Amino acid sequence: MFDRLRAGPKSVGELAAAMPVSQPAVSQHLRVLRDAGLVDVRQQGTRRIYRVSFAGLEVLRAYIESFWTDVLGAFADTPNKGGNR
Amino acid sequence: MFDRLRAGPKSVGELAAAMPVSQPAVSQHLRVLRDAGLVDVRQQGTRRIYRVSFAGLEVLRAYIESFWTDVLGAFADTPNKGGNR
DNA sequence: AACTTATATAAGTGATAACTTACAGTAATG
DNA sequence: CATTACTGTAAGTTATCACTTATATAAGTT
Repeated sequence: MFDRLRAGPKSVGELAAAMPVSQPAVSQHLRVLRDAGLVDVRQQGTRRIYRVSFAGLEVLRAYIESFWTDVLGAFADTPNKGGNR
Repeated sequence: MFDRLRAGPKSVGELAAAMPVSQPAVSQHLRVLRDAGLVDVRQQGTRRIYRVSFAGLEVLRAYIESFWTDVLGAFADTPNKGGNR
């Protein structure tokens, strides 16, 4: 769902049409994403246009990035002896 | 759970001790992470040491990064007129 | 103002997740 | 080889998710 918005803003109807679920299901999903700060809404006539939240995605990106940095550090301490898992 | 491993490898017991759930719950959770390719295991005596999978995290990182790039492009097309949400 | 279009919310339901206790397996240790 | 330490698996239960249909809300249209 979130992934459908990466190409650009879309209305609820557009999203629902491209998915195998009902419109309310899409609205509910979007509400979760909105509460999580991952999408923004803009009203255009009777439609509501959703798009990825710049700020929200940045938070996610920063988290992964810092995680990555920490793990790199941890790997430096405990060298990989190969063939795990 | 995943976040507990960012500082470095930990045994199941260590993880369970630091969490408000039982040891089996931790094992089950780790199994999901392992199936997702996000953690690696190494056996050390009777203990099993888990750590973040370098490759798995890289996949996640790359996904977020490409997402970020696409969204930047989408924003370039549809300029922010301020005060949304 | 009635009607249409687009979306959100309410209420209910089946599937699934996430946990629990009990137990099995495996490596170290005396 | 019996015992201990540590972890994974099995089975069952409860809470939560993701969806459905029905309905409310709000904006545009005639």
